[in-house]
Amino acid sequence: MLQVNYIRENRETVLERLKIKNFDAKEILDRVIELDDNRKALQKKLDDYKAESNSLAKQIGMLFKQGKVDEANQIKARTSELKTLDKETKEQLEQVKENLETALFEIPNVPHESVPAGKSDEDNVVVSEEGEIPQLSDDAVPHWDLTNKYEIIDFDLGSKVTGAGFPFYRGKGARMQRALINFFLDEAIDAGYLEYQTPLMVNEASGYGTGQLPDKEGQMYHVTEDNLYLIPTAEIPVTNIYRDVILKEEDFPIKNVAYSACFRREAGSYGKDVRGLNRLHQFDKVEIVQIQHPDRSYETLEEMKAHVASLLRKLNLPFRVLRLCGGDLSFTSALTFDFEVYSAAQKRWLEVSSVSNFENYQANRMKLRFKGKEGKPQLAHTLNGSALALPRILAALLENNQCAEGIKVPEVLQKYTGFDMI
RNA sequence: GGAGAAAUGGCAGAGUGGUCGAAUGCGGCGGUCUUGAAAACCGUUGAGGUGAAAGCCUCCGGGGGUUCGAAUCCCUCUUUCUCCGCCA
Repeated sequence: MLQVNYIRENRETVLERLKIKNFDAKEILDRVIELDDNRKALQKKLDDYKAESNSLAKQIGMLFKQGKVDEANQIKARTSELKTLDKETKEQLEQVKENLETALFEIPNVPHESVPAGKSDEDNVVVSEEGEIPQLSDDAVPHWDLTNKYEIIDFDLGSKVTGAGFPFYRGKGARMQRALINFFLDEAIDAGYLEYQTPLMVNEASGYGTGQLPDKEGQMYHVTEDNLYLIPTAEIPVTNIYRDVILKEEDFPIKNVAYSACFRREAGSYGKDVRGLNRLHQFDKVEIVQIQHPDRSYETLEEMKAHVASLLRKLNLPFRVLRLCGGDLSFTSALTFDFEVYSAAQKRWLEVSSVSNFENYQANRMKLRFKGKEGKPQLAHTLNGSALALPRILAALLENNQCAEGIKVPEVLQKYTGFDMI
């Protein structure tokens, strides 16, 4: 969330920039400032009551020691009065703080100045495109036919055992999954990332920490019995490692990578978007996360983009990079680049990675700070990106590499698969 | 799942219901000494709110209570450890 003082000092800028996200913040910003004024006043009142109580309590202690019981008892009358006032004020203060926090949770992150205006994904700006779009023969088929033909993914079996969007991978299909995961992890480790294996469920505090809660409540599987959420991305556990942590400046940059299964309810999705591997309820992803000094987070964003691009190049997939417009930018992000690969049989671009800088928006929620040699702790910047999400990569690999003899496995994966052809 | 013990500052570890944001040691930082370093010695060293500042206020796992006053007493939750049971 945004910091109240930042909102106070930059009200106009925040207002203007949030328009890029198509968010009319006028009313809520005013409400936040008013609630914060209220908070300060109540806090002051409460502190004064407490100061008086504290000093009276000391006096009473002294008087008892001196045996002046009557005098002590006289003062007690005032302290019991203060106690009531204290309690009332405290309750009011807590209510105001809660309202303030709720209001702050409703304000999305301020987009970076380079974010273009726009309403939907159609307004995203293509910033680069590379790789050759394969010319497939006329009998080329989409991946869901290929997976059937070669019996490497069973969608129907998934529906039977669990439900739509939970496929079974089998034989060379399962092997491909493992190969991709290991390839992505090894590449990240080579690039200096530290590998983590994390819990696949997180508690409510973690959900709030990275901002999935309360914004995306309905998109996560919720284990109500224990009030845990299945992670929609490893970003949540990996970033929340640093919740309530004060880092040292020399700890930067922190570079973590994690493979995890990801779970998404995808309520409201339909049609060709969900066909085959295009959208699943459970999928695999290797996620990179960096925690960085505020002065260097945009350099880091570039570095992460370069890492993702290098993976796609090595897999020999044609891809393009988009700068997300305000309307498509996520709630918590300041700047996001999407990577899309071309899926030649479906003849469409598929999103395979999203690389974002959250600046201090997540850090403020998580109280993720760092301390230099001098001065107060300040908020760090958090970034993350998929490197990469598996299903659509697999879809593109299958479609683009199909030929009469089968499906060619990219060279970089062969040492992981142990075969060069499906 | 059952029984017991514990939770204090970066770490270790004291703490009597009042003067405890908290002894002491280690670590960190600054200094003296030294050509430099080590050792020794001296000083300093948590976070947050408010305020121009001085100051005031909050925080000893979380929440609640008793009391004029709680790190200290009571309740509750969470976590950790030990023992028993069950189990991949």
